[in-house]
Amino acid sequence: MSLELVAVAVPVPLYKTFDYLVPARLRGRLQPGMRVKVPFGRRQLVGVALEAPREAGGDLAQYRHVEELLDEETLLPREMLGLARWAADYYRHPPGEVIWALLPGNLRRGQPARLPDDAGLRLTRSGSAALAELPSRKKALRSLLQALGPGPQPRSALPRGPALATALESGWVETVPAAALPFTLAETPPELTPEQSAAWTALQATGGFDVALLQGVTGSGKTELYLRRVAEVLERGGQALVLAPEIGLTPQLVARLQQRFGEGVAAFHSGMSEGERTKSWLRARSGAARVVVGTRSAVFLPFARLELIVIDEEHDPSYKQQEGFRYSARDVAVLRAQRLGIPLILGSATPALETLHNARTGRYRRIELSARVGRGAPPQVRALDLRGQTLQHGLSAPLLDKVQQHLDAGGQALLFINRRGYAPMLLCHDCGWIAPCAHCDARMTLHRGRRRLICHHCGAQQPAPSACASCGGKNLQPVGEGTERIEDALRNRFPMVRTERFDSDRLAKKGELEQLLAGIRSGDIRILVGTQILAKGHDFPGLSLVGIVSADQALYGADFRAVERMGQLVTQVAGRAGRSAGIQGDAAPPAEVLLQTHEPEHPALQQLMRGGYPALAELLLAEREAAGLPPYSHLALLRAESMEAELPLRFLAAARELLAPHADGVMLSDPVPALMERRGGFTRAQLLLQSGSRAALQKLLAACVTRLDGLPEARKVRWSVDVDPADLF
DNA sequence: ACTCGCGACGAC
DNA sequence: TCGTCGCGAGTC
Repeated sequence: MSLELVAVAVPVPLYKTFDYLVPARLRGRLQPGMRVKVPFGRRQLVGVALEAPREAGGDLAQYRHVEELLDEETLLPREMLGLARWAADYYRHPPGEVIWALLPGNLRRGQPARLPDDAGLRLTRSGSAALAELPSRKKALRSLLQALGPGPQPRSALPRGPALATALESGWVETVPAAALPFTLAETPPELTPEQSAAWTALQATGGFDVALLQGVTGSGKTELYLRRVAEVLERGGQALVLAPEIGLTPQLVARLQQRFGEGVAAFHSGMSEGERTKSWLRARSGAARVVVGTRSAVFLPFARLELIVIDEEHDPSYKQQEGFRYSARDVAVLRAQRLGIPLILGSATPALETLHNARTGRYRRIELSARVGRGAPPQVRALDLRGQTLQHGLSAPLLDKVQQHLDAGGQALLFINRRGYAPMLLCHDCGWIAPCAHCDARMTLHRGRRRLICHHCGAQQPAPSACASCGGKNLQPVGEGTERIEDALRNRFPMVRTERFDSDRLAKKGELEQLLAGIRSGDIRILVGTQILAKGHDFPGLSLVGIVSADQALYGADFRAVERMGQLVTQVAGRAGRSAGIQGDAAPPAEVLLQTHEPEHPALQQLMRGGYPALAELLLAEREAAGLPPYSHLALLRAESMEAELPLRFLAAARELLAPHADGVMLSDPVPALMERRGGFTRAQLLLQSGSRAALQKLLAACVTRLDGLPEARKVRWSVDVDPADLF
């Protein structure tokens, strides 16, 4: 009898799979997508069979045997194996680690993939017979059986009690899996506005693979369209995936979906315990979860019948993983939808330039929603020229006056500054020393509330000094501003009203955000100071003034996406403001958005103020085209870091030599130090690969990346490839 | 990643 | 001379 070999992905950072002999006892049972226990060197590892076993010939001495089969049925369906293979290829990441990224922790460790699914109950034949003969005094039992007469029901819809136990014992009632339960809407959907109706018609006009960019300002009612699209899918027994950029935004979406669809809505994100995540994973796979709301990693859930993907706030940078396996959940989703032949909805008020470009070239359909449901148009952004102005803790007199005006008129004010802490620098006024981070090329940020200096790049901390470390002088001055400082300044200036800060420091505790949001809605909180946390998800109907403390940093930022991000953030924050005059009745001040800047003539700001984000995007796309940057070219970044200063550049120089002969149609930059060369004790450098053709870039990476491991210079550096990098730091 | 083996140096 | 520390190689 001939022998069989099977290719197994094992969780090691190696760019290949390993072949194992299939022992006779497992013949015919081992399928692709099942987990196996295999010997690996001196260790035992859990791996995943990637292909069906194949006949083996020739010398088999090098192979060892699969030790144990851990699954009785396929854990990762064919579709997932294909997706993993594509991702490993495209992102140049070891296949075993990619497969690992698809599995929750419990399953990686080889635990059984079983989930009791008895969510539903059904009347059996003997149950129907029993019902007819049941004496009428057995009330509870009768009503239970009667309730099940029309068809299977979820347990939760039925009365609990001894009657159920009796019915199950007697075989009158049996359990059915959740996926077998019929779908019903738990609430009546609201009427659509005329504009929503038009968008709805456009959204539906499709079958099979289709990417729709649903571009609508905050409050334009995108979510309702998502819900209706999901409903369609659920009605025909399919499953839907809804991605949100952050953990913080999932509970709202889950609640909204549960309200509409009742049971069968699951969440999946890293804020959940491992057990909960495994449960959602298995429910997606069994079909028990009809809709899953999740963050980035949910794009790899093994749905049984996925028929729709929705990506909310598709422009958000958190969809790109910045560590290890650096995938973009948005791009993976597009590919997955394509392979499955299903529709994908990308929703955003401020789409990424890549997405806008795809819409322009016709790859995506663009569907616009411009009006805000029940609210006025979003206010226009106006510049507040800072030149010549005296600043108090970064705030100009005209801006403070505006805050006063809006408070007087009964409005609320939001001050946006995307920097935590009190001040980004602590300067000695006597000798010029600035408190540095010992591990990074960066300054420590002063957190006055905690009386500490904290490095925002590596997390290093120390107590805030009372004297200069260099000259011993006591004249230490905070320079620049963060949320804490703005909060302080506003509290001092407006002591009679409640001012609250919204950033990750202030909101570390669970439930705190909800409390503060309630305070905003009740009107108790009048001034909000915060970071981008305020830009996402929440609506503040009483908010009439938005002040952007500064956007200038982005204008001179070294990263080519800085201005795009600034435009998105400013637009998103601005969208929080402006109720319609009608809604809350009283004399609410008309909404205003003011942006403090030292360069009001900057073309990017001009565009943003004149035509909003769409106009800015036009300008930026033209700039990108002229500069040959994405989306008009494709990038990959080879990064290297090491504790020893010279090694990263030395490695990249060797890497460049190796790449250069194969670089057909790909431009290789010189190896250069990273923008922040030292970070967390590591010295970092990078090499940029750029090409007009994605295929050419892929071909080069495919030819070379695995061979980089073999370079002697690779020994002592940590290196990685970042395909489609989100930023160049 | 992990684990092993090999050669370098050090108190006994 | 027996230890462990640092590296290079190999993992079906």
